[in-house]
Amino acid sequence: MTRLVKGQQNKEVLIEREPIDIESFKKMIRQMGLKVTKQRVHILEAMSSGRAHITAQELFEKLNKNHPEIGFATVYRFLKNMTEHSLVTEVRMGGFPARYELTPNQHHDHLNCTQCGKIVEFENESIEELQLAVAKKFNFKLTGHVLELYGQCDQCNSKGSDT
Amino acid sequence: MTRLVKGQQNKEVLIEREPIDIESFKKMIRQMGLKVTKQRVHILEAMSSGRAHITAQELFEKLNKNHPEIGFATVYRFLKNMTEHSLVTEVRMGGFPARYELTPNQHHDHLNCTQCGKIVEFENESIEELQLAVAKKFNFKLTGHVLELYGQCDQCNSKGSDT
DNA sequence: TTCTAAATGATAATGATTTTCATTGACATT
DNA sequence: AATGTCAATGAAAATCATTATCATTTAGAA
Ligand SMILES: [Mn+2]
Ligand SMILES: [Mn+2]
Ligand SMILES: [Zn+2]
Ligand SMILES: [Zn+2]
Repeated sequence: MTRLVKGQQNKEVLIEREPIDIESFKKMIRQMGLKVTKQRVHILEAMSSGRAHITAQELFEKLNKNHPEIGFATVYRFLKNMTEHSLVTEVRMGGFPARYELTPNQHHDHLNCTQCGKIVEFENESIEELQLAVAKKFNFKLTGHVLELYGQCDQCNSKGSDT
Repeated sequence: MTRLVKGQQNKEVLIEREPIDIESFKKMIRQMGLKVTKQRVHILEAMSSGRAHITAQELFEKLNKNHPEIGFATVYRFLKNMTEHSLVTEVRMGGFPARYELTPNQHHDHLNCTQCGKIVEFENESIEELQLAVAKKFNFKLTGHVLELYGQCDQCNSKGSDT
């Protein structure tokens, strides 16, 4: 069933990203060995503007306004394609629906406010190195990691507690 | 619906845990402000032997052998209770079903083999400190974190690649 | 032992994501 | 530009993990 929900408008603190034009989008799609369809281009356009970390559902709703002909199966399918090709990064916070972002050049991890949903991207080379050291210690070949920090942002802290 | 699946029997490298007796289990349940029922004690018994990181489904199947009267709603419910009281820790690996473990005294994170499912528990004080530093830098009050490392264990590496 | 709220288990419901399948469309080739 | 073919699409159903409902049972206080 298709459910339309008002998504909350949360702030993000992002690392720098370079803007991408439509031609680049088409190039990306071809690089994946897929056909260039208007829905795929629209999905990439939608992902490159607005909230960087978006759920499949939110993305579908956003697209739905200007392109009601795009089905959410297509959104899910293409997100999966792009994730497999590392053009999109899937971010999972606890048991919540996955959020997706166009993979930026610079690797980063996330700091999340559990109160208001604010997402801060950060990069810490020392942590990355220590992770490698841990893997090495246990004779693992490290292929990936998930580092998510949870807490309260300063706004939420100052605004008192609860609810 | 109740589905019975053969769970794979994967190895784990665990930090030390002290054994817990039935009386302690009952104490734990009372501490949560809950009634001591045989199903709850059985669930705790099942969790304290065998694979430390177990899914709700696996736990249900394990219990089902000797205690077919326990419903899986009870398993889920009690796992949730215990998670809320921090007696159990929920571990989420990617989009897979959550795994649960009796919370040990020592905090730790996980190193997972994506090939065979081996789980290694580790603890790295430096990483913990750096996480605090990151949170501080962005004026967050850190309340929790998820750190999961993914890779191939040495056995899987030596056994060649693929499938 | 009695009483009552909490706990249980069978089952239905939910929410996210995936699959199915009939139809459409991209694009390589005439 | 017209054709053919296989990938892509969208609507809908299916799946999977998890949670809620509700009639019945039971722990444990009185
Ligand atoms: Mn990000
Ligand atoms: Mn563990
Ligand atoms: Zn906040
Ligand atoms: Zn392995």
